Amino acid sequence: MGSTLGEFEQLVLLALVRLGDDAYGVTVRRELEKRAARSVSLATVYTTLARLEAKGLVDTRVGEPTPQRGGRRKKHYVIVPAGRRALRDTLRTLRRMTSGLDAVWDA
Amino acid sequence: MGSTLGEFEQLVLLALVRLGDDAYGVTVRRELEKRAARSVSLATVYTTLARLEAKGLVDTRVGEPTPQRGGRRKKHYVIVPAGRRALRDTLRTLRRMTSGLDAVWDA
DNA sequence: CGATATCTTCGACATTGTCGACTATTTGGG
DNA sequence: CCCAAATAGTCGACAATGTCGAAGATATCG
Repeated sequence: MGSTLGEFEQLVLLALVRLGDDAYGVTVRRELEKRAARSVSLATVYTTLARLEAKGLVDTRVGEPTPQRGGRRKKHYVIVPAGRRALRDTLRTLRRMTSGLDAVWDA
Repeated sequence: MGSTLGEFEQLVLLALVRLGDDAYGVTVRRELEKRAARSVSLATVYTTLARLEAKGLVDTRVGEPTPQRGGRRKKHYVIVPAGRRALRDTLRTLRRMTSGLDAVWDA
């Protein structure tokens, strides 16, 4: 089974973990721009989110309309166990490969 | 200037750092199988190595024939400053995204 | 030389990464 | 009511990465 996560998929999954409940397209993108200093279009975020869902790593639920000034309903995303596992494995591999190489991220 | 490294590119670059001088196709693959518990074909490793070179992230030098039982010459790879920088940035982003999320890799 | 052991390169195809443009919902005003 | 404005998501495409199996290059030893 192919359980490796792409570079961007990892970041999106991590954003979901950080955001908890309030995770949907716009917030995920914002989190990525702030914390990861990476600017991406919303379309890019949605595409990856859709693929993660197709792979069964995240779940979605369409929210109720909010009292704000109009706008379509939000589609919330949450990481599921399988997703958390995939993320854990990926990060674990990275840690194993970097352990003892402080020279890499110095300066 | 797209400076993001793919998931596998990161692992290969890290393998190069770990291997130092003795880094070439076969050893890189071995390092990946051992430390990263990831099995890949040699062709896969070479393809990525070639692309990293094309992007100017690694340098190569063809070695002299070794006294072993025959075989073609090895092509050694070494990460260059630009590569180290790209790797550092990528890992830094990951760290920023994971900081404070110990729950992710527990259990 | 020729068989055999080592390595690297080719040609292809599947996954991911990235968008710009377009569609769907909602709500406040006129 | 109906529509402009505000939000949020979906489509269709194309570039970059991930992955091989098969083929091509060199060496060394009898």
